[in-house]
Amino acid sequence: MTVDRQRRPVKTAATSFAILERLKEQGTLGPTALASELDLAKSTVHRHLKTLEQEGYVVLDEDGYRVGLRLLDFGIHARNQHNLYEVAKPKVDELAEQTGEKVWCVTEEQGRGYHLYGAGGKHSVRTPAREGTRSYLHQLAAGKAILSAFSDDRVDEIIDQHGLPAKTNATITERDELFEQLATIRDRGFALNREEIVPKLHAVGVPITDQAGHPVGAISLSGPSNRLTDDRLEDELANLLLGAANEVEINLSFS
Amino acid sequence: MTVDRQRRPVKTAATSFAILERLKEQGTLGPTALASELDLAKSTVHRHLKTLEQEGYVVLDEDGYRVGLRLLDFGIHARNQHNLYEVAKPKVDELAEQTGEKVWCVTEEQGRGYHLYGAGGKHSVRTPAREGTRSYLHQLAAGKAILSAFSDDRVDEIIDQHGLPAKTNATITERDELFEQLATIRDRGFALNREEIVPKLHAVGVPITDQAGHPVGAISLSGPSNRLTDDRLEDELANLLLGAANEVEINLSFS
DNA sequence: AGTGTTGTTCGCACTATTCGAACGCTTGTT
DNA sequence: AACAAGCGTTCGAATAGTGCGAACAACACT
Repeated sequence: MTVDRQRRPVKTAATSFAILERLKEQGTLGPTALASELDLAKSTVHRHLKTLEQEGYVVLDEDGYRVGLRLLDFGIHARNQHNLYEVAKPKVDELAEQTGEKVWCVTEEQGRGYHLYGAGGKHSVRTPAREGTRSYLHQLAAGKAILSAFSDDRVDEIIDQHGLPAKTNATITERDELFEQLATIRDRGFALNREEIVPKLHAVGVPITDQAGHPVGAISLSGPSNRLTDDRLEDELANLLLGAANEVEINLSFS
Repeated sequence: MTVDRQRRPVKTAATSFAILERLKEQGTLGPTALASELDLAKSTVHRHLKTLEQEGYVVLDEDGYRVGLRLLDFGIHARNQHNLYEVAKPKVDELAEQTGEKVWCVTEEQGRGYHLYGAGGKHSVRTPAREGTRSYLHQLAAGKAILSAFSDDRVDEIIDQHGLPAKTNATITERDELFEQLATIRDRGFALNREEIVPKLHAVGVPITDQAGHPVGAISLSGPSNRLTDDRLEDELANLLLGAANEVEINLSFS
């Protein structure tokens, strides 16, 4: 479960991926810019880029190198491995249509949350999340819902490994505080998020578990705090999501 | 444009990607199985896997290692770089709904075709193509449509680099034959595919170009040969796609 | 024309990777 | 119950491969 720090990592592979990561963050870059950002000789970066280009992992256009579509193949494959994606997708679409807000399906890998699929209703807001986005579980409504379905030991492991970094001043940063919230979530069945990741953004999340009760993911609904008041979240919307999650769980058990 | 073979590739990075590629193809594997397939020492493979695991590019579960969701982030990013995706998506959905068949949006990188987005209508057939799939352009209706919008020199370059490998016995394998077809495609505005990639599968494809006339991709519609007769393809469906492509081109020019 | 970029190639020193052997561990067999 | 065979994992040693830096060519902008 826990990924322990290894003694002898393959540094060369790590730098190739560091280059890809930078290209993803910054868009299109040249060897010189990359070299100075990564503290490498530009000849080294150049050699890596050419190797990556050969296989289509990066592409060279007139402005420089960018991430290539070859990686889409890997990403889609990784997503299809989780059959939560296929099962939850129609429900997410339905919820987005029905409520008009942004709805996400999130899953967990190695103690981090990944946004599998999202659908935006009529007046859904723009958030930094996109498909594929990796987040800290304690910063998400869906993430806290997932954590609530884990054992306390597993939650401790995850905190030990990733910490509780803050995003806004409402983010949970204390272990005790998190466990308190998880207790309420287990009790009520849903998690709330009030500006803990983006100011003025509220959300509800409910866990999706397998027959053994282990979490396979969560679905969440988010929107502006003025529209998503505590009353609406705890009553109307939480129940809506709980019903949807239940359906997804049933469908998951036959796939 | 053309990716020329480099003298000194970064071998270590290449093996890391070879491992990922194998994991994608075979699903879940252990170090021993991977080592024998790639002709490497299992200790070497193990070290690569642990490095990849550390960053979330692969994940270890009870059956072995699999491709991790971290790569979804890269893939989605690569797709979003092509604004064809965002613009063509609603049109593809609409065509799928309207015709009931499978509709794809395809783009080109380094002389290969990538399936950006696909939507299946009511009675659409299952094909090997998924989102992210990389194909040879000459094997696809959409691919031939893209080639028809390139200059002859560029098409020659692409053939030199990737060849004309066959998939079925109807696949185009001769340079002259391809150029003949491209002439007709340029003339009529659409490309046909009759069992050239999958037996009993027919398709139509039309190119999408920018203001300068350079191809940015194509959309295609495919289905079983008995339903997609030559008459229907050349008349009804080709016109439908041409209209859609035209709309996409206009929307692209304002994005 | 000249100066400052950038992307690219190549030889050399040395770091980092590869291999193989050996370890503990589980699975299945006699 | 004991043993064998398979797996994943760790570690040292040899050498193969990487990273650096200097030098070159191709542009762009004075």
